[in-house]
Amino acid sequence: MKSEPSVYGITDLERDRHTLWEGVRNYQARNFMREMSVGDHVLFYHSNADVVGIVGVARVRSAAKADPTQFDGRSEYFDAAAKRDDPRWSAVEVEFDSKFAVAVTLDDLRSHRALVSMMILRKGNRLSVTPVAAEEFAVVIALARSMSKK
DNA sequence: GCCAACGTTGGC
DNA sequence: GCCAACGTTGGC
Repeated sequence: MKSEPSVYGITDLERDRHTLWEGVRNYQARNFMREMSVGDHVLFYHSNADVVGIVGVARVRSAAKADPTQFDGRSEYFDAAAKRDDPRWSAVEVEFDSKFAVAVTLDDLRSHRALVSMMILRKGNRLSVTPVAAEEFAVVIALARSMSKK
């Protein structure tokens, strides 16, 4: 899951312990959230940042539910077309798991063959929520551990 | 249904 | 700030 650290970064999640991942307004990203299960691991990615890359791990705390901001006229995520009895947008709750001692940067990710098919590395990908294969997740965790030892 | 115009994302 | 690569909108 992507977020800009100036908006909501891994340290914000560490402080809050958990948060509702609201504001996703892309159907594909929404659908990926709807497929998530409680307990699923999440790689937390900083975009538009000084250091772009994966900075820690979170976990899914609740399955997808209606994103309340779609009904909130004062929210920047308000959607006049969303109906209470048929919500258009969903959000999962996410809880903090851990913060990497050293970020696994975009360059790091691109330099590993085992990760070439990661959606986040594909050209033109802009989705803020993308699935990660279990093997890819394991590689990223191993990378983070090996880097923190140097 | 097509597609141009427009807005957004996000790496650099 | 630039710009490629999208997704969305709306006229036709």
